Amino acid sequence: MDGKIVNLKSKLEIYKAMTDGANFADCPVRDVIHGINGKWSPLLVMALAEKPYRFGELRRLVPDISQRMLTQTLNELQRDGYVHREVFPTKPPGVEYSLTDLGRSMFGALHQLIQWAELNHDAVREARAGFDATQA
Amino acid sequence: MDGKIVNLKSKLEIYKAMTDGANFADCPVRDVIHGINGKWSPLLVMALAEKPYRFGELRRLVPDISQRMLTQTLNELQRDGYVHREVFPTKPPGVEYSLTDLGRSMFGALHQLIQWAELNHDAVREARAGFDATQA
DNA sequence: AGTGCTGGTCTCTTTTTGAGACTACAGGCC
DNA sequence: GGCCTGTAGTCTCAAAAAGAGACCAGCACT
Repeated sequence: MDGKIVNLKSKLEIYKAMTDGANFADCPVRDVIHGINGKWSPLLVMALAEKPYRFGELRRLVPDISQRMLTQTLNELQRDGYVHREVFPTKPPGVEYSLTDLGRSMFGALHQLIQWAELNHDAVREARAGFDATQA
Repeated sequence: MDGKIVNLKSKLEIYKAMTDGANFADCPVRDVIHGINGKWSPLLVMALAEKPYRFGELRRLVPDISQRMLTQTLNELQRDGYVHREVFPTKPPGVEYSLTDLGRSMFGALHQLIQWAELNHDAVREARAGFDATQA
């Protein structure tokens, strides 16, 4: 992560690599998007945007996530300030996860991409099929 | 990828896991977003949204990507129909990569997220700092 | 006393990624 | 001719990340 790192900034302006003085954290795209675009993050944010869920509920909602990755992804989302974690000292202690204001704000932007994905799912699948055909 | 797979569909409706009959490809979020949210994909799409670039230009633009991952990511973007690859039979053959209409359309949605990232970079960094402080 | 639920952690294996050498061809330079 | 550059990649091997599943403690129900 040291040495030559490129910065990509707003309005499509692309800055050339700097030989020094620049670092990863100065590039919002890489720094912020990386926290959002994990394999499971969008799915969990989407779920929590609907309503708060507990650990086990999320696990059942997304059956092919491992407990390990669920714990880890939720922890990352909490660290970045998107998710709030609250422990209820009930008999079997329950842990509820919910979106923070920052999380809801982020979801607003993410939602654009989700909607695009729904609308263009078929187009992407066609492109894939065509590509695979020419390669075979 | 077989067995119990959850479907997450539009408008925040969340479908429970189906024990059978459902597969990965039926969930636009997972199918489409996965192709976009790789580590390097957003960066490359962003670059190509500005103007077409050749292989070596992209490599210099994003110095910390390996040739291997650049080749692979461009190939995936091409497969999903976002990027067009054109070979010019010049003396040293050049290969130019550009966004397709589908790619530009997708970038429109992705751009929302990029803008959000820029606007809220500081908030996320603060959240992280606060979280790390409580953990230490 | 056994079973299930709560929210995790720990370890082991498989997959993905990264770093860097290697290919092949063409042109310029000395 | 011999050497270096640049073109766009591929190949191999090591490191990092993800997945699978065992295990834990505490409490409730039967």
